[in-house]
Amino acid sequence: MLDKTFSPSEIEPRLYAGWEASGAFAADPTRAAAPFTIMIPPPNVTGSLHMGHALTFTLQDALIRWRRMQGRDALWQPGTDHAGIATQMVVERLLAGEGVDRRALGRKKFLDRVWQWKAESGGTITRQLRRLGASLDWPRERFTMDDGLSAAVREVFVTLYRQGLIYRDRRLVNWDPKFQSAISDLEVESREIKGSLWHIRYPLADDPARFLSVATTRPETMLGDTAVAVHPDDARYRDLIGRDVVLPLVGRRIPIIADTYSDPEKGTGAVKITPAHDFNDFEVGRRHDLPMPSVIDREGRITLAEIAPDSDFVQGLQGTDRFEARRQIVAELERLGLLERIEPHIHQVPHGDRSGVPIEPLLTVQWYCNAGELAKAAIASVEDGRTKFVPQQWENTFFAWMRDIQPWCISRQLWWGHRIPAWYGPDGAVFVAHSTKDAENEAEKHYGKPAVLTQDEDVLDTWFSSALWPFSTLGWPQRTVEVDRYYPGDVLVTGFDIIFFWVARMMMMGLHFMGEVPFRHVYIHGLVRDERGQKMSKSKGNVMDPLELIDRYGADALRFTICALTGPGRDIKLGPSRVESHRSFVTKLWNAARFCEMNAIAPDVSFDPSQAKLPLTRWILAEASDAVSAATAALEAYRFDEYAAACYRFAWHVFCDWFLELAKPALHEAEVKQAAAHVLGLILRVLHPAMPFVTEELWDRLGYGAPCSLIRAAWPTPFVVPDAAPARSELDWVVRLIGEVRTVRAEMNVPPSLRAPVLLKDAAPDSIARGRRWEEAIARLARADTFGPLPGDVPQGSAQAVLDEATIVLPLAGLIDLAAERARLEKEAAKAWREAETLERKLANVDFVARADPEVVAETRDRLESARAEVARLQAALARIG
RNA sequence: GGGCGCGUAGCUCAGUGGGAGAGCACCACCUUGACACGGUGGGGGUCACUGGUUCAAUCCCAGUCGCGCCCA
Repeated sequence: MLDKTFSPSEIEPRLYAGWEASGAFAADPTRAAAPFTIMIPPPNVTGSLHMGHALTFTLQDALIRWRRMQGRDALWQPGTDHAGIATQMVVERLLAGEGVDRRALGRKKFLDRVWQWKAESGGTITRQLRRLGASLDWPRERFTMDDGLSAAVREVFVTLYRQGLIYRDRRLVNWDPKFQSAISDLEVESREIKGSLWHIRYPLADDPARFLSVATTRPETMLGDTAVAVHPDDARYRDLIGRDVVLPLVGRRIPIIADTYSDPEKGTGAVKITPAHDFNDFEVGRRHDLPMPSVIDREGRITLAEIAPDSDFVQGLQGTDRFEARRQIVAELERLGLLERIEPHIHQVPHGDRSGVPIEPLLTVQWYCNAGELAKAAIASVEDGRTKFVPQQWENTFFAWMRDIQPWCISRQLWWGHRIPAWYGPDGAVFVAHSTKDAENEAEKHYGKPAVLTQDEDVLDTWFSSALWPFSTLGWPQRTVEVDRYYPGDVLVTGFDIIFFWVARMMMMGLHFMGEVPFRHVYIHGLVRDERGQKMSKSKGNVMDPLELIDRYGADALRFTICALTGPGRDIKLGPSRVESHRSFVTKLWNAARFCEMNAIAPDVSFDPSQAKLPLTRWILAEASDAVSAATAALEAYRFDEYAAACYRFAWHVFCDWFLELAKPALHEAEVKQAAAHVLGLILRVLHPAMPFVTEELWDRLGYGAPCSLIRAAWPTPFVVPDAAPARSELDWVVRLIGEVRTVRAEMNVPPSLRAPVLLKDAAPDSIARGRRWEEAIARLARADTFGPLPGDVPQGSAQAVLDEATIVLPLAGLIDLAAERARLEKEAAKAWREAETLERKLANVDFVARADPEVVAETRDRLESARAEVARLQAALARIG
């Protein structure tokens, strides 16, 4: 016997363990079934489960459970990525707590510590995913730093290098002075900063009395200025182009050049050019072949090595932090009378998204990947539909970014990550190879004798290895059965903020190395926000913990809520109250099953829906078949909201509200019990992807299958029910009759405890016969003591309502307020009248009749006819009241 | 500045070229033998605004306003 209340925390761990132990999550490449593959975008190994994970993994789990039930050989590949910067930060912080610096420890020992940390703490998120019910194939769990995945990284690096698609280059990178590493453009976010625009006078070399004013937000970079640019069409400065100014403080002569980069509207229209510390200036410098001295070092301090100034002031800046240098330079300019003015200025300053410090563009030598070349195939694959975005509009974002993709800087000045497989000879010659040994062999061939090589100190961007995930996890570069079978994957599920990261990179690498797209669909969901639509953040204090929600409401409630709220292309607003309200549905399902159990409704495999005889069972079976169609269609279209709504509507408002209520007196009939059990079984199966725990528990407890077997049960398909149409028509009539009576009684404030006859006036014999068949239900659900045709005239003091051709009469003399009843009927009549009037006007329009679809015109005529009939019956009812 | 999206009941959101919907919240009644995390009924919306196309616009088109996000 089921408990009176459902306790998620008691069943969830047991069921999850049961599924996992029985191998229910495992893909099986030996099966004949068609595979269905979902590659997760691997979460960060340092991460813990947040609401965004709860969203994306719930949707993925729903898809994978659904397809698994459809008989597909489902592979849901788990794992994490090594998150170079984040992980290194975590371990460095641990070390700092012990008073140890990573550099003092040395690379080897530091990496040992990272692995130790990973062994102890790196499994947090994978443990938490189990709480959510995620049915990942755990024995296949991979980590981007595993031997196999590392081999894939080396293979890809070496191959791309030999193809000329990976190369070294000296250009500007986003340098994070805190991490002292290059970072990706995508790891840079611009923050609005209240700063100043300093207007500085640069004296002309050949006319020191004359100044050219430049406006800058970063005066400290002036040490590295190599030109001042003005717009070629700017009349103010035309005569200055080609002449020189003397760089204040430094004393270097630099040219005034004409370049359209300079905006006459901004600042003074003259802009200082520091090619080594600004991306735009770098481009200008390239166009004009300017020198590019660096004046800021890797730690964000002034360095004078490349400019050799003779000024004492400038020499005193050596080693000064960039912001302190700014202060000193401004003060010195002011002292020299070269500071024309200071204007308050709000501007966008790039910051490292993890370090939080302003990024310093630096000229360094890094490894680059020719993303522009690799992007071509990825763009083409979306253009020709081999990969489809859902919703489709995200294609635009993808295209916009991919068509303008910049060379991808793949080296990072970190220790934790895949060490770049490049070795340098004594003369700096580069040998890129799979191993030290291979590199040494190549070097020997190159030099004609063995040479001492040193490996590149840097590691690869984490995304470089994540990009290979869809095939490296399957064993590539070895040709495993998994590679053949599970690539390409079916769908990648992720948020729009990830399109540039995983989606783009997985597509580039997948197409290049596998010759096929890594996934056929990219389903893009929104972000989880709080109940008021605010982005969740620690500083706002509105962060919700999915595990806490699971503790309070159960994993099923959280998962169903997520499904119900996940519409296409929308962020989802989630909060405890939303989960709480959806929990009611879990409870409802539990109670409905409990009711079935109490009435000995048990699954009967011999039951064949196509042999159903009774209208009630034919009707509920036909409705159930429709619900199965709707749920399946919704999942096929990634409409998780419609899927949830279809299940909810059918289970609650059809099965519980009407079928079980109508079935109560008929529960002694075998067919009714069989149909009830059959339909409950359909509900459990259809809901399993959204609420796996409660459905599995009920499935097992009610005897639908062995323990933990629902996860493997077959997904239902729509089926044909004999004579469904008349059954629907009959039950529809009964439902409307009961509804009408309930409405009238409630509006007339008739106490439910008081029973009254339900009589039909002017009813067709068929209607009376129908009512007779449902007399018990009408009595119970419409609080009637008798049902039948109205004998004679309508008694004084009756309430009335119209049902098709008939008028329902409730003799309630003395119990109802006649004035209220008159008002109610008048309101009804007025409504019907307005409806009839609208339709009449429409039909009076010759253009409408002539040009509209004939079906629409016919339908309008029908509607007018029934509206008029209703008006007539309501008026007759009013007349009877007098 | 460029791009994308959104604006429908108090809230969250579906929706469609031809009758304005759901869930929650609200109000009233009901301790009916699965369920008060329940049952029954009800009120509530010039579908942001302005034009246009159309026999017909909440839906299509253009513009305006407001909000959000991405890119520069």
